[in-house]
Amino acid sequence: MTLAEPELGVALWRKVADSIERKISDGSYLSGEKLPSETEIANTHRVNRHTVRRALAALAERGLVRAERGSGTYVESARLAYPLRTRTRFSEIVGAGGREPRGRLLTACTEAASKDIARQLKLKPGAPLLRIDGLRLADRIPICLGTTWLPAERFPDAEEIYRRSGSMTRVLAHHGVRDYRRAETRITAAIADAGDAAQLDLRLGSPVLIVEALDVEGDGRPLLAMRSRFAADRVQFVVEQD
Amino acid sequence: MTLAEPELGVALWRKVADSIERKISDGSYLSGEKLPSETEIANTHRVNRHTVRRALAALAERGLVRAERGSGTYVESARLAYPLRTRTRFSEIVGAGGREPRGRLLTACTEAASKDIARQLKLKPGAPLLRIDGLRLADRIPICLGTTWLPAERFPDAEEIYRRSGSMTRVLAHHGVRDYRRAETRITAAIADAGDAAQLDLRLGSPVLIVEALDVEGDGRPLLAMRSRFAADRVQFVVEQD
DNA sequence: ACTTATTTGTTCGTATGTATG
DNA sequence: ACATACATACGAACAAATAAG
Repeated sequence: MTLAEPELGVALWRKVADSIERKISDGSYLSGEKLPSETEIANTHRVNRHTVRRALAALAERGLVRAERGSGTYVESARLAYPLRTRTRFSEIVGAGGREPRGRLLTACTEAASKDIARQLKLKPGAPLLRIDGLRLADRIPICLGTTWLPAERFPDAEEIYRRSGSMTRVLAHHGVRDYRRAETRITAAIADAGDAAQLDLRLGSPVLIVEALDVEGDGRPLLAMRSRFAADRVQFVVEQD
Repeated sequence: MTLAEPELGVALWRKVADSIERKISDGSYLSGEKLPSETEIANTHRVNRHTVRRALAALAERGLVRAERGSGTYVESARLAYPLRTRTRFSEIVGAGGREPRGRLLTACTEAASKDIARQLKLKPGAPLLRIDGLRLADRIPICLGTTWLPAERFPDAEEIYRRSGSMTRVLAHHGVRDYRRAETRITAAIADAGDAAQLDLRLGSPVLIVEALDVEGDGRPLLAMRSRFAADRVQFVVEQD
């Protein structure tokens, strides 16, 4: 028997790394938790300790785990802490974590308001809306896929300005909105469909966090509605209550 | 060719129902959204409209959709709206939705504080903790699986009282805690593991919302830490910002 | 304060399969 | 065909930090 079997082209340490990563991303190993020792992992996977170390090194490189000599290897919260406050900007949150925020406009078009969105924005169903689909990234890693709906009549230049600046804040400012805030955020989760998986660079079957949010003006009038899908293993929403 | 093929024992309408249910639970059809018309569904699934009606009836029976004559069939928000406030009690939230809250104690034992929990509760690692695992249900439908950790020295009678009353509020009150509130809630999502799936009555691969929460006393001293896993297709967290 | 066991970090050595020229 | 370089994998030993008693 050869000690190093070809194994269909996939390196052994990569399999071990994938196995550990899966357990982290599906919550079997929670953030901060201590992993089994290198020898234990080696035994359960029936590989040499070196192979485990190679796998752990790869995960540590990506910031998923952190080794402490004499103590153990711990799961790092690779998840971006995403505070939900009344005034949260994606770019600020990502920037605060020392990462580089990016956004990519996918599509922008006008469409008629669905019953649901119309109710949220206090418009009549069928009212013209500007719909903007975008992808947001941190350090080139896709974080969320979002759709924003704006009343087309109130924000006639929205598409143009958003296309140029990539900033929703600037779109609103241009139309005279100085002060706006998050009124409500609703969160649930689902499984990534093929489209999500492709754009968020996820495996099929990965969990996504689904966020429905409504931003309003200072006086409470609805401004825009959002529906976003976050790669669940890359973010953790933080609700600070006070 | 026979129009009604046997299809390996699974009724055709059940397949259609499953397909629709999957789209609801994975977020392809969002809550409140209008489904395609019965004839459309019939065409895409290549079945008779009667078969679609049978499928929709089964889903309506379970409260997942609601048909409106002359308008369409809409996705019912089967998801329990779960507000995240400083003072939220599971029983109140469920009761407010006109459903009957229940709780089942799974295990209660003492264990040493992990590094992570110790840091949260501002204790030394290894400090004795009372650990309570419980299942919470609404109308006999499992909603979440939670673990609570309490400092054992501060709450010596906790196990006894929780076992009798099933109420965490009562445990705290007995030890002289009048005022406590939620300090922080962290939310992410993952895939249900075998244990989750069994206890929450989920299919394997279903998404779960993972909540880490910390409750503190009026003066900010940590009281208890919680880790819960919610069936994602049964709840939607609501963060009201003001 | 001390000992002991555990765990990660490091450095040897050996061997095999793959890609390159 | 052959030599070389490289990535992969296993084995053994020891150093250094930590945890537990």
